[in-house]
Amino acid sequence: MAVTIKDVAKLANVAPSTVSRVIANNPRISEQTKKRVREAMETLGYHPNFNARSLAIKSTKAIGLVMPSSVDKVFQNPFFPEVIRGISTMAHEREFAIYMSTGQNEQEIYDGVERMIHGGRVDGVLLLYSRIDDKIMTLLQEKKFPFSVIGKPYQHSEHISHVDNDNFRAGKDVTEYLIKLGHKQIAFICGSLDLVVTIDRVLGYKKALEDANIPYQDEYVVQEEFLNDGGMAGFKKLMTLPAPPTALIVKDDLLSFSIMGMIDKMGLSIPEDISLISFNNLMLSEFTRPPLTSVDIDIFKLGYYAAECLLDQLDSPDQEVKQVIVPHTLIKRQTCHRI
Amino acid sequence: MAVTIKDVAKLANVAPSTVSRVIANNPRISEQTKKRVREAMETLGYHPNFNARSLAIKSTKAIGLVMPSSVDKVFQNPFFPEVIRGISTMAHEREFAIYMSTGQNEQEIYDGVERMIHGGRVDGVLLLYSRIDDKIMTLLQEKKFPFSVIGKPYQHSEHISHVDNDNFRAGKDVTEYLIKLGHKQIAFICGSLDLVVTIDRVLGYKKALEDANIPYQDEYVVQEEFLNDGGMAGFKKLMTLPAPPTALIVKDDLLSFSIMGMIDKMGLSIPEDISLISFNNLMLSEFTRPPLTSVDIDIFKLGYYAAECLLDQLDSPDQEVKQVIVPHTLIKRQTCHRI
DNA sequence: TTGTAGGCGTTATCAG
DNA sequence: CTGATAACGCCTACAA
Repeated sequence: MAVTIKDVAKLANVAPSTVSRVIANNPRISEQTKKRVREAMETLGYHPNFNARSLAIKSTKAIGLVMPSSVDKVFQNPFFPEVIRGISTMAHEREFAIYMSTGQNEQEIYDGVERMIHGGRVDGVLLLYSRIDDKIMTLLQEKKFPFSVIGKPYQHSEHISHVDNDNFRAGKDVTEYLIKLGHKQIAFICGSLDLVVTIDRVLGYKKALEDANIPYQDEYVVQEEFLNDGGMAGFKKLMTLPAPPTALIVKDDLLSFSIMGMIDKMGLSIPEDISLISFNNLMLSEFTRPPLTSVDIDIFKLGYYAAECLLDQLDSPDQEVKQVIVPHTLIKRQTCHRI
Repeated sequence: MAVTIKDVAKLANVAPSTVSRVIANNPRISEQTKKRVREAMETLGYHPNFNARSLAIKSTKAIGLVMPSSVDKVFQNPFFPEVIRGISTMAHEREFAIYMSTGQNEQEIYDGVERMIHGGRVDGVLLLYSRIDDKIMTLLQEKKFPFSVIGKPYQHSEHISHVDNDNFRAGKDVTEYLIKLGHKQIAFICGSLDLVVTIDRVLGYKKALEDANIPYQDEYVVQEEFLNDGGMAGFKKLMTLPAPPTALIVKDDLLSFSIMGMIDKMGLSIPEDISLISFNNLMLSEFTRPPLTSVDIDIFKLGYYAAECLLDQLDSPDQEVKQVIVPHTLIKRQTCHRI
């Protein structure tokens, strides 16, 4: 049996409540007894029982992470490890632990979150994505359970704590950059249109085209899934349009890596035949040949500040929700070429 | 206030203990009352409180993950996301949650683990690495706290539950492969010699050389850290030995990616001037140019089975500890060349 | 400044 | 088959 507060109390010749106060560093305890109690804790190797404490004070000092469904795909993308790194750095600073529940599909994840919050496993939740009509976000709002979002909530974003890049701006920036290089046929290989990040970036893309008087063409915007389904087929279709794109904006570097492979196989070369720019600036992106031009969205900070927003919210629940925009930077390497 | 077992009891007109039995699906409760209670739970939206339950039964249905120090480095390496994917798949199958505590250095991590196990946050622990004289492993053994290791424990490995590749064999395999291609000057850029995986692989490397009557040379075995410190300097030193290596065995693909960059910068080309083989077979390894020859160590399974070993141990504590060897496969691509 | 007692939400033991 | 009742380890009034 583990050593409890009572054992310590007995050894130190005080009441359990006194020990409890020493743990909480209650100022109304004399330094003398504090010292005595601490010694007792030391010799006994006492460690407080989190479950008992959580039960009593209704707080766990842990936050829960919610990832988009299917761990499979999630962890293949370096985005998540990096964002978790940011989160866990902040969590550690504030002495919080991290809790993950996983599931293969939406429903399983939803159930996991429900157990997490109702079961009192965590004090708050971090949503690592933002999509349209997300059931989990609705749940959290209904239950008034503290949470923070990485990405911009689709609705009521002003009232929800979140951390995001300015994705409209980022989409506009990359497009303008390509336009400045002389490109007019610019395709956008984007992520799921459920995701707010996709929506924002495409909006920025359209705005940049509009500002430059370049007509927007539907065939130029293709979703990632569309590519995967047909293997190379989807991509080939894009590249054999009557007016094939001379430049590609790609959802993220990871996808770019495989697209670079496809382009290679088609006998085209980057950047002479086609320009390529994408998002995330993964560590590996500077090692590809040619090195990848990419938008650094500072994934680490996204996680770091999101955790901070959540923890601040837990500290002072009535305060206004915080929102943070993490700046992005265009890292020009060698996959974009003047036309 | 959340809805408790008592509220359910009241609504269903039974005693709290009966509700508890329904939750546990105790066979000695009539189907009738079970149904009634379940309806009550439904209408009230009841969810059991994990902390209370954990306190009562002294089990949390959660396992803790221990990663090597410095989250920084850890998460940059796709090994960890992938191993966590395996772990979380199994954890989910058995309805366990995952708990992570983090720290910037050894001591912080040690403290985190101590809180984790004494505080009753987790039922068992998974060590995601194995090194010589690891304090945390010692702690776990002393406290007789259930744990399982990914990698081979340095000592008493027969008595410790663990999952690993046959790393001696893997090191031998790659070396023999290069020897068969005619190489005699084979360098090994390995990880820290504290890590058991490194030790095993180097042993395999030496054995292969010995079997082929190729004298072992100390200068050919260089640790990764040695490279990083001097940037390219360390690598250049290796490549400008009186008898520079014609083939490189590299710790993992990630490191290979940057080494490929260095080789490129030095004006050498792969595999004509130098052959390269490494471990882990990351998803991206087939997209490099040339595609990387690599040993697939099946990281996912490493995690999956390690979690299984741990959970089995929790289910039946007195059983013999399990050990699993995950087979590896040499994936021949285009970075190795006959000399 | 410190001790006493009751409660946090469950489960388990023992009656009935 | 079901109902009291006492733990589990800690916290917090309230009392002293």
